[in-house]
Amino acid sequence: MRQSKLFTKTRKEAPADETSKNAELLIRGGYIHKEMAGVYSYLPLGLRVLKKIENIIREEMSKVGGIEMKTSILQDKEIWEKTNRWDDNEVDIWFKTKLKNGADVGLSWSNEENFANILKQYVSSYKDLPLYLYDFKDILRNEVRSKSGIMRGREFYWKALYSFSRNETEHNDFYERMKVAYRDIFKRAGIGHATYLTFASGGAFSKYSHEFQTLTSAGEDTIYVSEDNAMAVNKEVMEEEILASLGLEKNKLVEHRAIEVGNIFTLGTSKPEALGLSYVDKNGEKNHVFMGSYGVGLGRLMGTVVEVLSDDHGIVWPESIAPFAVHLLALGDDEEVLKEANKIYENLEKAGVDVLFDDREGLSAGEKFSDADLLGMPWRAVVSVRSMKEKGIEIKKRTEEKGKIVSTEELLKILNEKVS
RNA sequence: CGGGCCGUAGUAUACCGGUAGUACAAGUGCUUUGGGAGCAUUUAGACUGGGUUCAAUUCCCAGCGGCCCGACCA
Repeated sequence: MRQSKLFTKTRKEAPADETSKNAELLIRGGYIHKEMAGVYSYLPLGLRVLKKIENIIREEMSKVGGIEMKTSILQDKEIWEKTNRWDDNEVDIWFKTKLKNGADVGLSWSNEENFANILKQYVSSYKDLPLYLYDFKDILRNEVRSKSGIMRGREFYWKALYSFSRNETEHNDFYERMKVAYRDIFKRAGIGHATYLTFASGGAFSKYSHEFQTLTSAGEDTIYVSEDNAMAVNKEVMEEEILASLGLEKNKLVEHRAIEVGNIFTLGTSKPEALGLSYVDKNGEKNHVFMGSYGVGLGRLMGTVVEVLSDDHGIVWPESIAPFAVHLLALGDDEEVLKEANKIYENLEKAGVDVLFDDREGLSAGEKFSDADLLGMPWRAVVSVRSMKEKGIEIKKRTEEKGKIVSTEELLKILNEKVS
């Protein structure tokens, strides 16, 4: 895409009402727009990142047998009353409203109830199970305090998968596979090195759960990391007997701040019992379905990547989720340079490369370089009088100081290797 | 939800009980073009409501909004 056609612009200064690094950089780069505290719109660049994250998650969910669907935002009060989660005293983050006829409806803050309720229509036999269903969805939560930019919003985009197994053994098997799938998601998103499987409390669902915690000072949680075991324990469950059961030694744990980028839960049979979701086994006996829940917030993941990987000059996107693979800059207004840059741009487009072409006129080299650093594409390709003298394109990795001159063919080879 | 800090233009600020000035940013034109260049020019502001007052952006009260700490957090 031509940058001159991109409607967003970069900003030199950070907005006054943001202090978190992720919001500052993403707003300065024109990735997101703040609507109000805890509510952000995703602009074209931001949406490209979100979509790439979405695709990584989709692929990983497919690998473990996940089936994608899309559930409604408006929630039926009756269903949530069955599990005692409609009452404001039980769940205080509901956004609630009324239909014209006066009926109460809620806006989705979670999904267990409606997934389980849908399944009642289609599951009756052991032959219908197991099922692993998920959706991507905007979730609304009336948080008393949103904070940290897109890390904790009142409206956010997430993926939730629910597993419906015939029994605990079958569930546990899937749960272990999801641990691997989640690890792969964070690895592919570029924060695998800083993300730890963390033993945590299970909230209202179960005694314990597993969180995927990424180390960052912007985090909300305190965890204790055991590098030897490549896992961690959340402060909330930091007790002697738990450490013993996990085989961890207290004196080898290191305290860190971290952000929960994913969370997996064993739910068990309580919701199916409340909602009447059961199946008949081989022996003709009725059993309740055994549930699990697996969530990832895509915006939070995006914000975490910014927090963890950015540097003093701006964002540093991993190739896997960068909005564009390469940022092509045309420097100066020399006609030959512009002609050459356009030609390269068209060739890259033709080759299917995601390229952002800074074809803006009247900007100094410094401005274009600074914008490229701020926007954070993995590769920068410069066409200028200088590069043309050397008969090539000057390419540089965002993470490296020095570039080199290559031909268009070589550039395509490098990018194709990365893109494919 | 408890606590703290804070609301003058996109940002940073100035003055002031007599209706607001500067810088940067942004727009336009020309010049420039390897790390946010120059000249000219334009646009843009007192969160809202009430009170006090001849007069409120300024003082008082309330509300709204923003950020942060804590609590909470499927």
